[in-house]
Amino acid sequence: MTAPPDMSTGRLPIEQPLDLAASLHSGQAHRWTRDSDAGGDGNGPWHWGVIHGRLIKIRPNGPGELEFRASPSTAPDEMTSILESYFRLDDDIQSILQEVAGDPQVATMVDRHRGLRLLRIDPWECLISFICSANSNIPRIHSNMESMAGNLGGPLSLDGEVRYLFPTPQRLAEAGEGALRSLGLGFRAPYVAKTARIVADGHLDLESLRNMPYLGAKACLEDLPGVGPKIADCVLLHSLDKLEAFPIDVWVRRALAEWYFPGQKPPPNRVMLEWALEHFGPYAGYAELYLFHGRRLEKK
DNA sequence: TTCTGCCCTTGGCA
DNA sequence: ATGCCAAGGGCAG
Repeated sequence: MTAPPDMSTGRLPIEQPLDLAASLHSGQAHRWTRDSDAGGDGNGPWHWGVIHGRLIKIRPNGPGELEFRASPSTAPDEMTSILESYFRLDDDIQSILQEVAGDPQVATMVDRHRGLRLLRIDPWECLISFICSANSNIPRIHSNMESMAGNLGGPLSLDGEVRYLFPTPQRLAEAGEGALRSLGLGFRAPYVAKTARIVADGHLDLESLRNMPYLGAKACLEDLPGVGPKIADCVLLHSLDKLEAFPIDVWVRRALAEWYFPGQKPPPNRVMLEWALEHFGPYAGYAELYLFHGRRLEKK
């Protein structure tokens, strides 16, 4: 006889707009997959991910509720609070949307993608995923993340599916540049290995950045190999509650140049960032989420 | 200070 | 199929 599975199930009432598919597959997080079949009951497919050390699958259950299954099991209300944190249901989303919708471009995109939510990702996993994003593309980033997990993280199972924990800083540091190159990281391998060593040795406490001001936390991140202004902003926005962080990648740069600097030579990124913070305000990162991740969703 | 070329490979697309 | 090239930056010079 097999032992009973160690798992939790539950439902989470949602009183805010939350589009699971848009939020989980918009390029913020890099470890979510979704079932190819929609289940046939009108609730949409299950989305599978690993958060807070657990393999979880989640889907809408009607308009105002999420349904989830997770393993290993949690205390009765723990998974609820994990999900509320992950989807940032503690944000005052109405106030934030009202604020950023002061810009007409943003207002249009908020209107079209109201259920798109910023995620609160684990800082370590977030940091490595965005170091891997340099001069890369989303399918490849996903592949890199799954390769690291599958080779260096521990297994988790749920409903017959097996996924893997994202490796700890110690594990990635021990693996080293060579192993990471063999996993397909290319020139990013030494960045990941060195950053892992720094974090594993306790020279940077990522969680402590959550309580620091935006610029100070950004400076700490930029000290890491493979982390410049753009990737620092990604980590700050998507994992460390710095809602004013505004990552400027090539696509954001092109669009901002076209929309807000027509017929001009666009300013260098450092100046463009200052402009964005001034123009979009304290929730600039939320503005970017709707402008650009929403735009990507429309192209697919 | 600002700007250029290079870095590993993989996907995406003629 | 095959070849080309851009790809969600960072870094050194």
